[in-house]
Amino acid sequence: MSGPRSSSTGAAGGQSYPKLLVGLNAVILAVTRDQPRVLTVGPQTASLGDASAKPVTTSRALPFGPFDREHDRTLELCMREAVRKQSGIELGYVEQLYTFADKGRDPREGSGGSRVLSVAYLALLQEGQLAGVEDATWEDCYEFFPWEDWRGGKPALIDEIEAALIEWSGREEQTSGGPDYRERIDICFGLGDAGWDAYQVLERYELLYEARLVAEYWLDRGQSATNPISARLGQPMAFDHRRILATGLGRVRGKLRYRPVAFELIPDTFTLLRLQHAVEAISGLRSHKQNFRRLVERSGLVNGTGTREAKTGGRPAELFRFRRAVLRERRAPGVATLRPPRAP
Amino acid sequence: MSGPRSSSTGAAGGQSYPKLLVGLNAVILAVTRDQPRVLTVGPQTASLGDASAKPVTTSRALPFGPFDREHDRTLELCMREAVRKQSGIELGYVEQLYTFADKGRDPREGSGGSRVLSVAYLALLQEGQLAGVEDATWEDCYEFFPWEDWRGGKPALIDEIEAALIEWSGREEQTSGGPDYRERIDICFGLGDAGWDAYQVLERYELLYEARLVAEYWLDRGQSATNPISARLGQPMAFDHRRILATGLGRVRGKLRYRPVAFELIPDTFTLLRLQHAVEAISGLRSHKQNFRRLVERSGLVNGTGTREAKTGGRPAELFRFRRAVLRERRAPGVATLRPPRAP
DNA sequence: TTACCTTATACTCATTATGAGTACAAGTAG
DNA sequence: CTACTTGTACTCATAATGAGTATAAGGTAA
Repeated sequence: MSGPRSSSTGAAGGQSYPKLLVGLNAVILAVTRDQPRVLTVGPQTASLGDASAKPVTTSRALPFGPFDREHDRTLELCMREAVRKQSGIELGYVEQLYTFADKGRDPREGSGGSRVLSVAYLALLQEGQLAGVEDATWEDCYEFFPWEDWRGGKPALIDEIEAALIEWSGREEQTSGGPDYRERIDICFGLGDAGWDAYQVLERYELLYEARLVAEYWLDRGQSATNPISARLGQPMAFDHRRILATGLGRVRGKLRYRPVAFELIPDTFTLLRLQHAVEAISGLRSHKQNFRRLVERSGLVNGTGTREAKTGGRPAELFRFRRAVLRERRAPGVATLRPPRAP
Repeated sequence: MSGPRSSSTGAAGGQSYPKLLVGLNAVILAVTRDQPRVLTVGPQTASLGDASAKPVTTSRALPFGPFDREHDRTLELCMREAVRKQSGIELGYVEQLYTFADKGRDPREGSGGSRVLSVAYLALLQEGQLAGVEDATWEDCYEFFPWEDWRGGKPALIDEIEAALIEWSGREEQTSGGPDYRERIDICFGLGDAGWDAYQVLERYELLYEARLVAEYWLDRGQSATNPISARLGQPMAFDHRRILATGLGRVRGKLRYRPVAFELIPDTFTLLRLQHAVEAISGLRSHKQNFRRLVERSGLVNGTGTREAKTGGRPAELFRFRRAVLRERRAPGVATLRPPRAP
């Protein structure tokens, strides 16, 4: 390779290259009624006017838009604008998530030989800011990842997944003398002594994909899933959007540990229980109420407002406010020391 | 940075859009002789704007290459290939870092109206794997960020930076009634009670850029720095590469805390002191030797090999090996509980 | 050889953080 | 009133952390 400025001009010799489309995706998360939600659009390829058309895929997609390199100064601004147009939502907290460009990740590539590169963003929305949604709907995140919700204890589904994965890895090792899938399975799904690591959402999804268990594996190949468990592994999404969502969910979960992102999900004043529920919804784990309170109060993350909220059903709870000054005082405070429930 | 051939026409009709160049950057880090190193190429010899005008910049650049959407299946493979060609290095540990596409980030955009989008990757290299470098050289990371090395205690430079930033924020607030820069300064440079957070490398660089203190601010505008402190704020790099490097350094520092990435930087067998030095080099912080040992041993991250290394200058140290099985047993183990030295 | 340097490794000790409870306070519904 | 709800304050055992002291095992120089 030569120096960045020492090369000649663009399209060498006027050759025709496959097109490169640059797009943006947004994983927009919120918590409503103590459930984690993701904003989706779709269903994709719906034939609105043409009632006679054959049934189309009903899978939902993440909001997306083309990157308009003419007008947009930054990717993030372009994404904000696209979301505003598509759903009427004005985003607050936003961070870049990942850039996806694997060949074959987008079925639309196939025909024209074009290539799709998508820059995905993660956005968090406070409950109460969810008005104005137009073409979009809020879906429960765990509709797409039923195995990720451990708030009610270890999901029974995990055992089935474990069995299916082990069966698959056995077959793989026989045919191809493959690598040690077993270790990866254990790590991903917390089967060893490691325990469940809420953070590894993407790793788990990818393993399920590789093992041909999630529907997308078959959809990407124009076939339909054969394994009976596939039907219970959550709703598929359009394209590789479930992978992107997994990336986003994993990212927030990780960030909860060391940054005060939980406050991006709740209103400005809140009870501690509401904060706790938001954390639990995203992380998919329960926490000890008294200890959670101790952690949050001791960390200086919140300030009591004298007022209290009456409609709790029991004793009224004090309303708190996020104390921004904490950023100046402590390094990297998070609101989560979360473990899955111990096996009894 | 981006490749010369990566032009692309608009997505929809045959309209002509400004060109979009997609390129790849690699932040390749290693530790040699207890110093953190980054692989650079260059110097970049190019004329800003018009060919006949200004002489050259001598700043170094990160390895880069165009994204060849014809042949490369994934961005990561393309980047590995580019690095192999440019420097002869075969990369091991790699992760995607960030995608940069702000308008004006690349001076080459100016003339033709083209746009440069760069996907940056982070790679870690084990000492001993550094052979074969051809057109590239290893530079000390702290040449670019002198304020980031706290291993010898708080750098004197920090006080100067603080003064310069506060002066700047004062001027800003007068002219534009600006926001509370003071809080941001405190948080970034650990001036309040917060203390130094090694992780925030990018935030600090960006603040220095905004405050017009680092050379790139002026270079990007075809001027030269006026503030006398600018000369002491480290070597500038080509384009926005120092920003990318800051992103990479911050990322590794963060990851040290919760993933065993330190082992990607040292040979397969190592003494605990070597491991400690690698961690310290990257984090820019010192740690307590006995406690470091306790942490590493107790965490089960390593296995002793019976052998020992003699050339320590004192008592021979045992050689250890990374124990991969730990991933199955403990969640998210890191090798760093690092704090800056306390003020006395 | 010894004295003394170096680095490695083991152990102590006070403090703080964490997980898991118990106890009690302050509302609502009947 | 009682029963039931949710909020808040403490307790207590255990683990993790920061900061040392002590000792081990090699070298080198007098």
